[in-house]
Amino acid sequence: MAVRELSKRYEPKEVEKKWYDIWLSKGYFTADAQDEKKPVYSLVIPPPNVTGALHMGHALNNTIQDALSRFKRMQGFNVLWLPGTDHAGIATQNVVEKELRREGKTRHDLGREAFEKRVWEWKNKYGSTIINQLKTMGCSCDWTRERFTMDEGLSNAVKTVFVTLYREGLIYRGNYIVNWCPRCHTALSDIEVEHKETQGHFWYIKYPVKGEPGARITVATTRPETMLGDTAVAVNPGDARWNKFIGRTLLLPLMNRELKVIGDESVDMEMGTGAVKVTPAHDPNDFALGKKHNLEEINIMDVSAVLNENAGKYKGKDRFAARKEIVAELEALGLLEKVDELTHSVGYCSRCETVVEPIVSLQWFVKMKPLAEPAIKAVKQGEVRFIPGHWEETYYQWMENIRDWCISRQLWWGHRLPVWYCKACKEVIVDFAAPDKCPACGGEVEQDPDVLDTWFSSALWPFSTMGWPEETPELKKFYPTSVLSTAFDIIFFWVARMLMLGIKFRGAAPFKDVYIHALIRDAEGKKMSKSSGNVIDPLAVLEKYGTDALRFSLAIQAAQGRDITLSDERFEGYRNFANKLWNASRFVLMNLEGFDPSVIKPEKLQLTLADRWLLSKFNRLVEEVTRDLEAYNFDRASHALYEFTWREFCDWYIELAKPRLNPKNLEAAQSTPEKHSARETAQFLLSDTLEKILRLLHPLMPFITEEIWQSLPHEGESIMTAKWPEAARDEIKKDFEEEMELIKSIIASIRNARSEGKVNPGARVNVNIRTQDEKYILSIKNNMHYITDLAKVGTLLAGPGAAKPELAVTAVLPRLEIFVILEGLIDLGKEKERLAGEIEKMTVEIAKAKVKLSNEAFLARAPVEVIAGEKKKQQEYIEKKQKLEENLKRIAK
RNA sequence: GGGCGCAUGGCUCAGCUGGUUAGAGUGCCGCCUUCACACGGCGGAGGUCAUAGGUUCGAUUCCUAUUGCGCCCA
Repeated sequence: MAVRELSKRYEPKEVEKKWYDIWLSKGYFTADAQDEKKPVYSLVIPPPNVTGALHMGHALNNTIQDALSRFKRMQGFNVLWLPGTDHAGIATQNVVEKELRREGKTRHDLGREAFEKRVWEWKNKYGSTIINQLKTMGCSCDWTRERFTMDEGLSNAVKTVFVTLYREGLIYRGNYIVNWCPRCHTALSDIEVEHKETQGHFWYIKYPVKGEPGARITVATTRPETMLGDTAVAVNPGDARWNKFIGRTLLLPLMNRELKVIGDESVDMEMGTGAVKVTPAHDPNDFALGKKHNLEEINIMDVSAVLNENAGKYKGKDRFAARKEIVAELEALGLLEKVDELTHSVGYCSRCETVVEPIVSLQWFVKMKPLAEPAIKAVKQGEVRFIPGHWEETYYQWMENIRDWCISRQLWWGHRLPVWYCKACKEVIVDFAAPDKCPACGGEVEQDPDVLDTWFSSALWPFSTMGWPEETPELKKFYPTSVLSTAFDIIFFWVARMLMLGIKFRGAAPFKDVYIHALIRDAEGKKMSKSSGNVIDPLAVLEKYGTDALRFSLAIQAAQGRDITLSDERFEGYRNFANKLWNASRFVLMNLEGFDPSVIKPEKLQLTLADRWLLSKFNRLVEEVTRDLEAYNFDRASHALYEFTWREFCDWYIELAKPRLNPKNLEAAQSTPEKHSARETAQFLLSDTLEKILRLLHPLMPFITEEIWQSLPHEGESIMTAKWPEAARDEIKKDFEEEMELIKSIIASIRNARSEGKVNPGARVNVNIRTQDEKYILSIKNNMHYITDLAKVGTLLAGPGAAKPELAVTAVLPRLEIFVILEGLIDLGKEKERLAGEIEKMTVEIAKAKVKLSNEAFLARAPVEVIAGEKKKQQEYIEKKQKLEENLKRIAK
């Protein structure tokens, strides 16, 4: 094997782009829809907004998806990870409008068609930003199948769904109260409104009773300007204070309009004065009340929430300016009874943070109940499962209380509704293609100007991206997908809707597992957001520490049901891990001089205890990592790999193997026809184990693993296409592990004694180990060189008669005593103190065990193994304490 | 108001179906530039597992309440 020198430090930048380009050019990311043999694993990316830039949430979610994709590919699955972007109606329109504003124009100056063209130009120019960032992250998406929600195929799917649902009566048009954003100039769905506790006021306003001078009903409101649209005052019929007014007429101040007092059970007597103003056109509760009592709806605002002609003299004023004036005027008229401070919930547009205004408007809706029922059932019956499972509760809670979905948006960027109206007879035509003329009267038709909620097309993503409504090979092969990985905040927006429409149009839920990943926070545990300025940019991290370090940092923290906190130190820690792996590999490569893996026959290896221990531990690792990745326990998989690589492989195994690699060690180099040499054996174990570690790490750290793997003896052209290691169960041997643990603890004890005794790290010390245990004596003799090498021991004596030297630091392990002979260097006072401390610890443990073992109930009810274990433990403690005491006494003399 | 989650060494977190001398990373202290790595090695200190009850032979782990923090829905 020709030795290739690696640099002293791992330099991610040189490596990452190189391998990504190679993987791409080899077509490793591309799924095969024609394949007949391999099992299938598929997932669709949650399409990022086309205006988006990679943030930590994306980084985490795509690390997870990439890890799953690579893992499954290595396991031999035909993997489709389908990528793409979302047209993000409001967000994208906002971006382009902003651009126009800089040019001193509005979209209206351009007109609809030119504006749409302009957005497409923007998309073509900047829309691949986030896609390129995903590539930088190493994402192994099938880019040959990349989709965009406004693509022709996906638009066709949108139309098909709309027309079908309309014809089945599941989409309807109606005049209802909706959430209106006065800045975006569009209706929003209920879940696009964010409710925030906001400091406000409760104004108490007196409404005079008509024909009864001096008589008043006081109502309380947080939005006094809406009084201009009041068409009634409601009281609870059971309210003795007010029920006598039911049926009477009030005079609405400022407008001098007559209002009826109505009685309704729904009025909360505890709230405010118990009498409420009713504004059917501007409040959802009042809207319902208005329908019930047949009240007039007076819309007092225009699309910008500026008051209109129905607001009398306030026409042309902004809603908040009008609020101030109205309050001032009421006060001047003596109609303002009082003002309370009040913290209440106010709805904001989730896109632009403007206070949302409820208004009555003609919009399109999807009837949800019939779609929700089968989607609830799919989860209840286990066809779909949420991971972690508690999210199912959240899902049910929303689904069981679901309300109709307002899907029309007054935007220009998005899927235009496939709806036309006859200009002459007002006929409504819903169809796949534009009709030439009205089918009813032959009149001219025009298309509805509205577009659909962006989430409408996202809801079809798992099948629209695969070519639906065509029956494509992709759909047949890859639908339903295996898993959806996403954040909890879009369970309602996206996951639930995909489930409903997937079941409706494909007859099967679009995925089997929904993995809900953690939320990313900063080091203080605050949610990362642009406004609080605590955002850590994944691109900066990846630049500074390398992509693999970023990915590993995220994966090792991705424990289920817990948020992730990020800080520079963490990235640094895992960057160091990458470097450790690099240097261990460097060491292995430097020692493969003359090694020919092709001649190695497993039965000819001269396996030592250390080798067998490594094999046993490694195979446990394979089992654990495989199990953890299958179960979405990315943190555990990462942790196990980190610990094994650093603690077992680097700290112990490499050190244990060194003597056999040393060229001066002629004995190690000797081989026979029957046996490989000790050096060859060590070389094989080092390179073979490392090669397999790299494969296990590859889904999490794709770049560094490929780079090293290519230098090591390996089969195949890329680690990406290498096989996932399988655990050799027969190599997992508890005996070897325990024996090695004995040797390790002896070494640790000697090191500790040296350190306590302030022995010069370079100096050799002599050690006596006293034990009666024949097995131990044999093991120590067989593995003597491990102890002498790793603990820098000169002469090591072991046996039942090993002397207890006067000047020695003592360590007591179960059934053996270790004496590190320090010849006059020993600080007796300190050693006494140390022994006394150890004795104290044992006393406490023995007492604990005694309490348990003298408890009749424990002996009667605990399982026998537990009792036996407890007895054995106590016995060991007692022995250890005894020996410690003997040694203390000896020094104390 | 309804629902969900969290509370373990200075900091960040593991600890899955109850029995461990309660672990790790980072930080801290001591020693070491030894021929893979100072982005390192070796050794060490540091926790009554939020509080109060309960279930149990046995609770960091299960249940209830309280306190504190976070989130979602109305």
